[in-house]
Amino acid sequence: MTRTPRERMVLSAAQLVRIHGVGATGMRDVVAHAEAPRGSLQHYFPGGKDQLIAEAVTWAGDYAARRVARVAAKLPDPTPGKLFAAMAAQWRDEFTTSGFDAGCPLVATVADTAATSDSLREAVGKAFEGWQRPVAATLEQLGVPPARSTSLAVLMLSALEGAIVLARAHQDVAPLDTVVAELRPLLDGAVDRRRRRA
Amino acid sequence: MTRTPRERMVLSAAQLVRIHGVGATGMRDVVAHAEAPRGSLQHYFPGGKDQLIAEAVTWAGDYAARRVARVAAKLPDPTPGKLFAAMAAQWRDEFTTSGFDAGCPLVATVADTAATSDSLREAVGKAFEGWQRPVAATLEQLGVPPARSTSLAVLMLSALEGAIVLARAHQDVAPLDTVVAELRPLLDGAVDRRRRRA
DNA sequence: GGGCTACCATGACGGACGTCATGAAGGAGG
DNA sequence: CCTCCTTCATGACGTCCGTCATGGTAGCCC
Repeated sequence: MTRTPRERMVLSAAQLVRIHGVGATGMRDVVAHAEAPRGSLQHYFPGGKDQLIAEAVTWAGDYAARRVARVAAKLPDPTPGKLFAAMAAQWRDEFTTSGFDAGCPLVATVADTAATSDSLREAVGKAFEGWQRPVAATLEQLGVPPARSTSLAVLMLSALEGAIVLARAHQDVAPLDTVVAELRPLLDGAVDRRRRRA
Repeated sequence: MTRTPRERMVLSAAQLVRIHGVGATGMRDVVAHAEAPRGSLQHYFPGGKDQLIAEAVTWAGDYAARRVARVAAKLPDPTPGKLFAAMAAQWRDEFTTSGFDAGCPLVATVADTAATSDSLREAVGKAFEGWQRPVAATLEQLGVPPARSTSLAVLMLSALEGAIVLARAHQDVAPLDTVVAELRPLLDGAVDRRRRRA
C-alpha cells in the first residue's frame, strides 16, 4: 500500500475535491494531506493545478469503472436492478459510516470548472464515459439489448449522481434508497429473456 | 422589471454560482454583475457571504418550484411523463441557446459547501424540498397514488440533476433526452386510472 | 433645524492563493 | 571525483479574497 508521493498527491487531490470542491482545494492542502513534499508539486505537475485536478478526475473515473466491474463480478444471481442497487449501496455505506462530507469528485469538478476550463471539463467527460462503459457492458451481459444498454447506463449514472446530491443536502440516504426502489423494476424489465446469458 | 439593488445582488449571486461555483464567486464579482454599489453589501447582508449565497439558494429553490407549477399548468393533456419531459426541456432549451456554462445552483452549492457550512447545506435541503413538493403535488393531480408521488418526485429530481451534470460534462444535451425517454413509461405507468382526475 | 435612519462610497487589513526562483541533497554513470 | 538528473526544500511575489472602519449623502420625523 506504500504509494509514491506522486500517487498520494493525486489521490489526496481527489479526496479533497470531493469534500471542498475544486475552488476551495488548495495545493498546499493537497501536499499536507498527502504528507508529500511541497517542492514536488512543480516537479511532478508542471502544468499546475489544472494538471493535478485533471489527473485526480481521471483517477476517480478509472476507480469508479473498476468498482463497477468488481461489484458486478461479486453479485450472485445478478440482474440490472441488483447491479444498480449494489452501486448505490456503496455510496449508502460510505455515507452511513463516514458521514456526508464527501461527494462525487466528478460532479464537483463539473460544477466548479465546466465554464472556465476546457481541459478539466473534457477530463470529466472522459471519466464519465469510462465509468458508463462497464455499466453498459454489464447490462448487456445480463441480457439487456445493446440498443438500450447505453441508455440505461446513462439513466443509472444520472439517477445515482442526483441522488447523491440530494442525500448530501438532506444528510439522509433516503434518496438513494428511493431511486433504487423505483428504478429496479424498470431495469430488470429491460432484459430480453431469449438472449440472457446464464 | 426594475428590481431593487438588493434583489439584483441575490439574483446575480445565483447566476454566478451556477457558472463558477460558490468558492470562485467573489462578492466583488456579484456587485459588479448586479451593477450595485459595493457599500450595500455589508448593509443588506451583514451575515456576509454565507447570507448572500443562502438567499440566492433559497431564491433558486423558489424559482424552480414556481417553474414546475407554471409548466404543469401550461401542459395540454398532461401526464407524469410529459411533466418530466417539460422540466427537462427547459434545461435543454437553455443549453442549446445559451451554452453549457451554467448549471444548477443547488448542485454547485452542495458540492462546494456541504461539508463546511451547515447553514448553506440546510438552505439547499429546504430548496430541494420546496422544489420537490410541487412536483409530487402535480403527480397526485395526474393520478399518481400519494404513496408513490414523493418517491417518483425524488426520482425525477435525481435523474434531472444527474443528467444536467452529464450534459455539461459532455457538452451535449443527449443525457437529458435519454433520461426522459427511459423514464417516461415508468412515470406514465404509475397513474392509478381509477383515481385520475380529468 | 436637529436628529435619526437608510443607503452608499472608499480605502485598508490580514490572510490565502497559485506560481516561480533558487538551491540543496542523493544516487547513477562516466 | 565530477557531473547529471531526479527529487525535495524554502522563501518570495503578485493577486485576489472576505471583512471591516470610517465617512458621506439623502430623506423623513419631531
